Amino acid sequence: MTSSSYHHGNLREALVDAAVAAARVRQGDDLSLRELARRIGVSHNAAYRHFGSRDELMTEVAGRVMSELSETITRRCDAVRTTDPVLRARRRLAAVGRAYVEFALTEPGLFSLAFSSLTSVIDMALSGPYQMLADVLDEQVAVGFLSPEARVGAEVTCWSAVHGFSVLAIDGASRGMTEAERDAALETVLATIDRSYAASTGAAVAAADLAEEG
Amino acid sequence: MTSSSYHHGNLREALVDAAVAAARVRQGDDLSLRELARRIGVSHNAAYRHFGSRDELMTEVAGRVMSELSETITRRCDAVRTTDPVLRARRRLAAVGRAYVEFALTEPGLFSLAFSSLTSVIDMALSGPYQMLADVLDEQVAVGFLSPEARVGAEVTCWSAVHGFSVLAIDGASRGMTEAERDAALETVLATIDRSYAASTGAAVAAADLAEEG
DNA sequence: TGTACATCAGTGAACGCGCGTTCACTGATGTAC
DNA sequence: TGTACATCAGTGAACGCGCGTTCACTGATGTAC
Repeated sequence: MTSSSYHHGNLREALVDAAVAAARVRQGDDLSLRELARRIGVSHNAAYRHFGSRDELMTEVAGRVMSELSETITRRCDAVRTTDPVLRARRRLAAVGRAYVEFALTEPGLFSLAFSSLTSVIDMALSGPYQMLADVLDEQVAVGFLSPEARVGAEVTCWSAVHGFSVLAIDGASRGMTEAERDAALETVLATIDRSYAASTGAAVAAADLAEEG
Repeated sequence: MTSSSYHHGNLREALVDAAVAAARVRQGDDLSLRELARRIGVSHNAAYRHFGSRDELMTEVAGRVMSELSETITRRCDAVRTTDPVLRARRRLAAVGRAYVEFALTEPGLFSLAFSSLTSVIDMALSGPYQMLADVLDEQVAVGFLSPEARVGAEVTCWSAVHGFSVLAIDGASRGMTEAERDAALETVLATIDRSYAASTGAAVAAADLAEEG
């Protein structure tokens, strides 16, 4: 926090922050180094003291967003208080899905940005949200809800479902839906998976089981 | 088909064709009017005799691609020859999913392009592939495999699953997977949905039921 | 404690790029008579 | 059948844009002595 106006002091952070802020507001249009510099009030080439190229900055931004997504999921997953182990495992999976979609829909700009960087997507596939999902699926097997056979490839199935749902909702394919309809559609997605996993072991399920906390 | 070199004769079509061809080859980079004109060997502003703007051309291109996707799905769906009505309805749904993903993965450039135009996405949501999907789901209800309750919102669920699978596969999140692994993952997605729908009415299913033709 | 100086983090100007779009034009086509 | 002329579909030059990146620079910082 220097008082000088010549040395910004924290430009690297400021650039990433500005990029996140800009992406939060307007989705799609890609951010330019020059625009970020303008927002911060610094010359348009100052960024090169901190990043080798525009891509390098964007990768860092994407990583930051992924962390945010990861936190959202963890928080929502941990918020499930159900004590019955089976019900708990089922609700935690639903919570992961809801958190993913919630993040995508409340922050479409950030969500798109995170998935526009290949590196970031791969990072995610190897850690963070993806690991969270895997853990919850393991839990479902451990409590005897999901069969070991059906567990194979379940990460991809679940991730595909919520990711596809998010992308379609953001891109407008689900246009004409009210928020309530969209929520209902998401619950259908989650219930479809839950019912399938229950069937993998023959577990009995009731329609209202997945409700936020019942 | 005039012999003149001054009048192209079919520039509108040629532009759309060139755009499709270019998108087929290289995904992501967006096509410019100037590049398309160069490919055709026409001056860079000639396009304005046929399209009001670049966007207008791109919308037409996206529409063309959607038709192609639609045809692929119809073909694969009609190729299901099973006579048993329940098995047939189940396999037709799986065929729709496979066709969708197959198109996305063999033509990632076209697939991305089609979904980059909002208009095109909405068009699709109202007709073509989406209608196909709805018909097959109705068929599943008609033969007593899918329950009317579970039918509600099923389009969105199925579409989310295959769309998400495609996007993740293209963007590289499923990197490190061989083609065989990817195919297996897709079959897991399809089997998960099938098992869920079976459970909605209590229908019995066997693991190999969805195989291409068994 | 005070000063010389290396280093770090900014600046402003410039380069070259490709783009979408507009303009006044011109060559070819085809229709009216 | 031949010719005048409107119309259509191309052309080439130009405009203005914002971009990423590089360059030689300069102001501020902090360390060695």
